[in-house]
Amino acid sequence: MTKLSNKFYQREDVLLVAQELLGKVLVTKLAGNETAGRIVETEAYAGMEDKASHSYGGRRTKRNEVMYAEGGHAYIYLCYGIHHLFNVVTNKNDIPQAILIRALEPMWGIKHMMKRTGKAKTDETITKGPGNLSKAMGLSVAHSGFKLMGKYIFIADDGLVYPSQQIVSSPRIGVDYAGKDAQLPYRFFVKESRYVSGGK
DNA sequence: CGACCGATCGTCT
DNA sequence: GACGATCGGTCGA
Repeated sequence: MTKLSNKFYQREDVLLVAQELLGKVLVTKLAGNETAGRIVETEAYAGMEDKASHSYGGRRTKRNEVMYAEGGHAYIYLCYGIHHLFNVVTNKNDIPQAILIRALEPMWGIKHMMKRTGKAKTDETITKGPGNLSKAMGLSVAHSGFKLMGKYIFIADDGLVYPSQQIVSSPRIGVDYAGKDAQLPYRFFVKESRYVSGGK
């Protein structure tokens, strides 16, 4: 397993990076507990031009400030007052693009995931959906701005590559307010994974 | 199964 | 004062 480098995240094509993140392994080592899961669903948010993105029109606040940093940082924010959503910042400095990680297949540390989520059984809901996976991985807004190649949070490549016919795209979930941009096929997922959220 | 709804709070108007 | 890049429960068919 090799950690993805800055180069991986800082490329200019956020759609390409979102597709290539499928199959990679997200690892957290937080409060001494190590957990990992394989990424099976992502959504690209294409920056200032993208009405669904927090950085649409160059909007820049304390909350989304890290989107403007160089690729390779975590952007985590609170949604609906309850859920912490984990994003990967991409592209160069001052180009505010990010990729929302929407689903994982658990790989190890499942005991810790169950403890964090309070779930009694290990069905797929433990890491299905962006709010659920953040909880299982121990991620919260306290970790927004963390580097993705540090020792606490990173993404690694273990060599697995999904065949291209296994990778599908669709419009993004829950962005109806974005008008025409809500139709863009910026969501990518692994067709047959039972951990994928939302519709096919 | 699908539709609906409440929880809960930081951010922006 | 309104509204989410959500989730899980409930209700009815």
